[in-house]
Formats: sequence, structure tokens, C-alpha cells
Amino acid sequence: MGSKLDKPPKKSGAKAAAADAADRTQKPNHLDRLIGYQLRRASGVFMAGFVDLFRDVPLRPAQFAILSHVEETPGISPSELSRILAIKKTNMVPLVVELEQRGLLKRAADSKDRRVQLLTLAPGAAKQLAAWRKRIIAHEDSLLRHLSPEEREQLFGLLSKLRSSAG
Amino acid sequence: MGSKLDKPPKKSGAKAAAADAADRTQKPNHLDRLIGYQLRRASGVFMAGFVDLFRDVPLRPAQFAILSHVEETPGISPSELSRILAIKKTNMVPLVVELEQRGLLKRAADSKDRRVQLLTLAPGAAKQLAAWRKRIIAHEDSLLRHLSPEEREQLFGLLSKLRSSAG
DNA sequence: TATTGTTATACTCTATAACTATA
DNA sequence: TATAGTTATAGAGTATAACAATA
Repeated sequence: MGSKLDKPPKKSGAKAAAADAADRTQKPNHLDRLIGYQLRRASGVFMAGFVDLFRDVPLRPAQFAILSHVEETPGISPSELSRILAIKKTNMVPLVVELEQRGLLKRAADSKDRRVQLLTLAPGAAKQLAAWRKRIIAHEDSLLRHLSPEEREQLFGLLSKLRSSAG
Repeated sequence: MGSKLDKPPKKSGAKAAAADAADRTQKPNHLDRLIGYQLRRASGVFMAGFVDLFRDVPLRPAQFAILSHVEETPGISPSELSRILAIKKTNMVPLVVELEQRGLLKRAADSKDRRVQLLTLAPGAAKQLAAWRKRIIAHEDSLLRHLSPEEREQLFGLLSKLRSSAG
């Protein structure tokens, strides 16, 4: 897996078990009281899972985000996308170009302002996108399996609140 | 700022205001219903803030995490650290080496197992670390200013639950 | 055989600066 | 002047493979 960590060494005997128990009852360390750290770790779990999930398809998280947004807002420009998705326009270029080359995205010139490009899904892309989204949602459900529906909504709400006020 | 986004274009007139209102009442798009995406965006806000915060000090998030953990667990080895912090041991090496070269970390040989290194904070590092932690906490308080103490605890709890079951 | 620390390497993400063409 | 798209480039983060020393 892409998310594979270095293997923990094999322990043995009662001594190791006691050490594990001691770890768990340890007081929460400073690091774990930093929300930025917790967010990075939690995000890492999902991102690594995404990579594993798409080993067979050359689709990266940022590209899924682009396709997903273009589907909902056909005719959006790369500049608008870069602001909405917080991807710098300079980094947006190769992402969009690759998606176009792979026949997932179409770029058309805007007749009113010849600087801007109008992005739309290429024919057939919507169907693929739907399949990929289904895969992602199944993956998320798996990672979230220990959270109740109420807890999931709480998490969404808190992250949304955090982001609307801070970023 | 390191987190600086491309500037949004200047709008003008009632038409633009109406468009903004429309955006805000738009139904939440598919992307925003993916917890992995929300986590990535929220994490990005904190990470970008961290970079801005330490423009004057060559301290990256992973290095703060290492120092913070060594402080709490003196004598921990790079291998243990790599597992706890989810940093591959191969990527841990240059981080630890740099911290040692900068006089923040000490590496000593373990007399019982000559393969392992025992990491401790170098003299004076604890004081610097405390100052840096203070800076980080102030930054987090700023980003979290719109969340009540109860909401912050909820967020900690949910992220912790998520990570303990999924990663 | 397994683990620790290490080197080499590559890919993605993110960032800055500077250019062109259009407005 | 400002914006849209582009190119070139650099720095982090993260990944795999393979090695020597030690257990």
C-alpha cells in the first residue's frame, strides 16, 4: 500500500504487553493537543487511502476535486477553480492539461473574454466520475465506520466552521 | 505569506453582490460532503499558517513533532519515532540529522543494542521548544477563535476517534 | 532471518518569479 | 494596470528499493 508504514517489530511475552498498556494510559502528550497536528494525521490517513484506492487509475486527489467541481459548475474557468480549491493557478495548469489529454476534460475559449477558458466534462467523463466517486464514498464509509451518523455530521459541521472562519 | 492564494479579481456593482449571495445559498457540492477533502483543506490552513509562523526559524512541522516527542520520551529511537509519528524511517534520517547539526537533538548509542540510537534534547533545546510551542498554541487559538471550548473538545474527540479506528 | 539506520531515487504537492495576451 | 493562462524552477513531503551492521 501507499500508506504502508514501517513494520513494527515483533514483541513477545508479558513484558511487552505491560509496556503497551503503559503507553495507552500515558497522559496525552503535547503534540496530541495540537489540532493542526491531529488534522494533518487524520488527513494523511484519508490521502494515503485515496492513493491506494486508485492504484489502477491515474487519478490524484486534486484531479478528482477538479473534475467534481467542473461537473457541478460547467463552464468554470481554471482561475475560478484555483481560488475555490485553493490550488495556485500555476499548479492548476498541468493538472488541467493532463485531464484534457486523458479525454476527461474539455477546454473551450470564452467568446466574451478571450483570456479565459471554459471547462466542461468530456463526453463519458461523468460516468467515470460517478464510478470513482462511488469508490471514494465506500472508502470513506469504511474509515468512518466507528463514527455514528450524528458524529459524522458534527465533524462536518466543525470542519466547515473552522474553515469558513480561518481559511 | 506562504499560504497566500492567488488574488481574487475585483468585482463591482449589484450584479457581483447578487452572484456572491447565490454562491452562498448554493447546495453543498459533492466535494464538500467528502470528509477526506474537508480534512485536507482544514489541515492545509494550519500547515500554511505554520510555515508563515516560522518564516524566521528553520523549523518544519515534522521537526517540531520530533522534538516535542523526544522531550516527552527521552531516549526514544528514530525507529520508534517513525512509527509513532507515521514518518518513514527513511525520511526520518535527514530530519534527525538536521536537528542534531543545529544543536537541538543529541544522538547516543544504546549500550544494550548497538543498532539503535537514543535521542534526547540537547541542552537549551527545551527552552526554545517551549517558546515555539507557545507560538504555535497562540496561532491555533487564533484559527480556532470561532469555536467554543466545547466545540474544540468535540473536534479533538472526533479526530482522535477517527484516527484510533482508521489510522 | 529480522531490525536499525542509511543512501539513492522518484513523484507529488506547494511555492515564487516572470512572461504573454488580453482586458 | 489588472487578470488569465503559462513556463520554469525550487523546496518540502512521501514513496520504494537496496545496503551494512547488528541482533
